[in-house]
Amino acid sequence: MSVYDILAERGYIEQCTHEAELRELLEKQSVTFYIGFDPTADSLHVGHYVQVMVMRHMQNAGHRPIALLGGGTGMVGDPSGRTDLRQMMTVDTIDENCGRFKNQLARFIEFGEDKAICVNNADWLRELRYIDFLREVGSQFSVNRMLTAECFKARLEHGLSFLEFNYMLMQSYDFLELYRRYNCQLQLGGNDQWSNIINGVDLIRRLDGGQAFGLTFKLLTTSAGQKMGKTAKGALWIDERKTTPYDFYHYWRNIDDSDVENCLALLTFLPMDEVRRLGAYKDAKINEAKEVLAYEVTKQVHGEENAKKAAEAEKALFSKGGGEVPSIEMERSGFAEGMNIIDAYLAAGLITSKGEGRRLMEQGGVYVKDQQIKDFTHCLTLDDFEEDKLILRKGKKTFKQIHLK
RNA sequence: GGAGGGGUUCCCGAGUGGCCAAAGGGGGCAGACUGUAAAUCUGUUGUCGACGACUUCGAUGGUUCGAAUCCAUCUCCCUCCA
Repeated sequence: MSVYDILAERGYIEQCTHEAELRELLEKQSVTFYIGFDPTADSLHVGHYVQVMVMRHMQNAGHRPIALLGGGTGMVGDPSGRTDLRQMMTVDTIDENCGRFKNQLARFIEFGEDKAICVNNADWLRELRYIDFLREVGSQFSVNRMLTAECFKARLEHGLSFLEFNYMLMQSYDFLELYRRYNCQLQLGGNDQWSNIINGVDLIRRLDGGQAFGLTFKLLTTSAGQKMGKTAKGALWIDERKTTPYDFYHYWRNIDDSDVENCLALLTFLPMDEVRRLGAYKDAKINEAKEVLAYEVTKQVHGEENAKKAAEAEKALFSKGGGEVPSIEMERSGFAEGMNIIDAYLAAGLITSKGEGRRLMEQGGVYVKDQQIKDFTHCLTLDDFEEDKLILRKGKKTFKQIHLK
């Protein structure tokens, strides 16, 4: 079974420039391909992770990945699919983010020698000379055609700066550069990258007469079409300092029924017949599939150790008892005289204001040791702690353990 | 450079002197129902020493008993003209 078929079967593929030719090429030889990551934040998130999964599938099949860090394109900002102007980032931030991306990618992709390459387009984009670039690359683009591109639609209504309008040229040029340097013949990306990709393919053909391919993948969305991986605190990050392994696990454990099969296919390496078997579960049984999903994805991202811990903590909580819950250290002295319960919730970070605490309590969402508390003046004392630990609960699913020091 | 329109709470968006801590929707949180799901329904959604007080409607000053609303200056954004 070729990689193309694997990717297709697992449901990654959305659009392809030349399906038959690409399929043949991938079967015949090792192909160098690239995926670009713009350093828009200080950590990758699950959206990027789908791309990483594809890279791994490709690498397993003997192809050579190039991870392209957007140290240059990040200075311009991709307007695709956005309705507002991206905030401009400083060069320092961009370089810092690139460094972090690189470290994270190295956890999933084996770099080195002929296996995989990591490059930064700052190396060539920042050096570009304006006139030269306009003459070589700019002349190949038709503004008329660019304006009709889907990716600018949203922006034409609200305004699009010339800076961002150029993004497409930058990315197309990247592809050309990689084609020339590494004989990179294929660019992969999320489906929102389609127009950026096909323009790169075109550019290679026009300037070098070369044959290049583009392939895009489904964006990770819920069955309702919403972007996935959004939590109240923002994106679902790969960096465990931004999203703890527990929260990460929790997200997948609580996912919508109808998204289970899709996520298993895209985010794990489980064989497809297994994926389909799990995805077919109905009613309460589908919870088993969600456990598998949460465990597998967490294992890939945070390691087996963390995945086990998260799974145990989750189980322990819902079947009563302790387990490993997000915890916080607090001074023993604070409780010596008793601490007001709302103050304690605030200190533990479960609420952001006392007003919120009051509402929470009025609506019956405050529990200490499984006892619902309805008294604003209730105090927690050292007697409430067992072995210096006490679990505060907010609603049904949010917990925080106080650890005395 | 000229003319016009606009910046309201987490987001979108009403409000054009007191009835405004500010409609409505989205999102969030909690409750009911469930399967730790979805959908649905209910409540809630500025802060605090809480039947009260304090701080919010781009910024700073001003008019007024009283300003998100009126005036001045500044600032940012958008549209059209050149």
